[in-house]
Amino acid sequence: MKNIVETLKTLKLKVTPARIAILEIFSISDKPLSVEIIAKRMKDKQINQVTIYRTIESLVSAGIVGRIDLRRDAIFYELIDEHHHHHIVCTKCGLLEDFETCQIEEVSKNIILKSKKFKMIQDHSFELFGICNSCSRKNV
Amino acid sequence: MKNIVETLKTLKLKVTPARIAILEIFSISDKPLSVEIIAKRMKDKQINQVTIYRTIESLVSAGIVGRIDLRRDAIFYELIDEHHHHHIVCTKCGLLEDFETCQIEEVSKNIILKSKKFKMIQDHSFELFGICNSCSRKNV
DNA sequence: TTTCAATTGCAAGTCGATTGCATTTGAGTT
DNA sequence: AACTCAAATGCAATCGACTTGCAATTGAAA
Ligand SMILES: [Mn+2]
Ligand SMILES: [Mn+2]
Ligand SMILES: [Zn+2]
Ligand SMILES: [Zn+2]
Repeated sequence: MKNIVETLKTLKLKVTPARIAILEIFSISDKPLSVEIIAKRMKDKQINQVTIYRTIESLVSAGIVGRIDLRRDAIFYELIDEHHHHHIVCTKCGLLEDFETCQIEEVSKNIILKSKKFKMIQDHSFELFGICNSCSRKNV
Repeated sequence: MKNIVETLKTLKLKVTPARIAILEIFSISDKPLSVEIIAKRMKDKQINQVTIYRTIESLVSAGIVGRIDLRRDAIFYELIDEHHHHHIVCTKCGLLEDFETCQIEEVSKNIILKSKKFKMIQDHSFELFGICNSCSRKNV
């Protein structure tokens, strides 16, 4: 994410303290974040939790933030990366790793060809779940 | 699903009215169901909603029911089919279509080879989201 | 039929997320 | 630089999917 203010202007979103703060937190992190985590990372800023929810919603609608179900206790969000990717999640401890090969182009092309009900796919979820090496060692 | 009672016995799960009723509803349906939908389909049975939650949990743990996030208002569940498959969901109306090509074998093999944190993948989510033909026609 | 862990129903609780409303503010207009 | 107003914000209340505690019931093994 180059310049946050410029990005917001390009998207025709008002440049507000909440949007700047949240986009800053996202751009520093290389991992998906929950609302709870974002709230904790607001140092001095002090932004209402409802505002965080609403701000994230606006960023998701604008198409620069993605929503991910990692099968944990809350929804996670991350900046939509130039490198399209997904995640492997440890179902014990939540450890994350990215992966980039999802072959969505071929798969969705194929599916659209066969489908009678859909002509267009906008989005997809694809996450892998397993036990990480560290957790595997723990319960032998 | 062949015989429900036999299935439960094989899984060493007690044969209870709730399990039978819920497995019956699942086996009749070709679509994922939410707890709310399942509750509505209980004709005369009258089973407490908490019991439905707990029963589904036991079936998920037993490995015969799968949990799916279709980005709707609740979690959906379906019998784990002999034909591994996923879904395309209309983000407007919720219309569903199945697809079977997900190439999980190749993809996960590749990922495990590269990964330093994971040696094993247990499960995956993969759902496609779009607008169905019917909804596309509606808002031109 | 005796036994007991598993299951169930009911009520209450949890908690992430949403909503209503009055106030403030970003940013375009004069 | 002041004016204007839709959008954004904070606070409190609320929603609603889901969970939990507990006493009563029941499936199934002995
Ligand atoms: Mn990521
Ligand atoms: Mn299905
Ligand atoms: Zn992908
Ligand atoms: Zn698959």
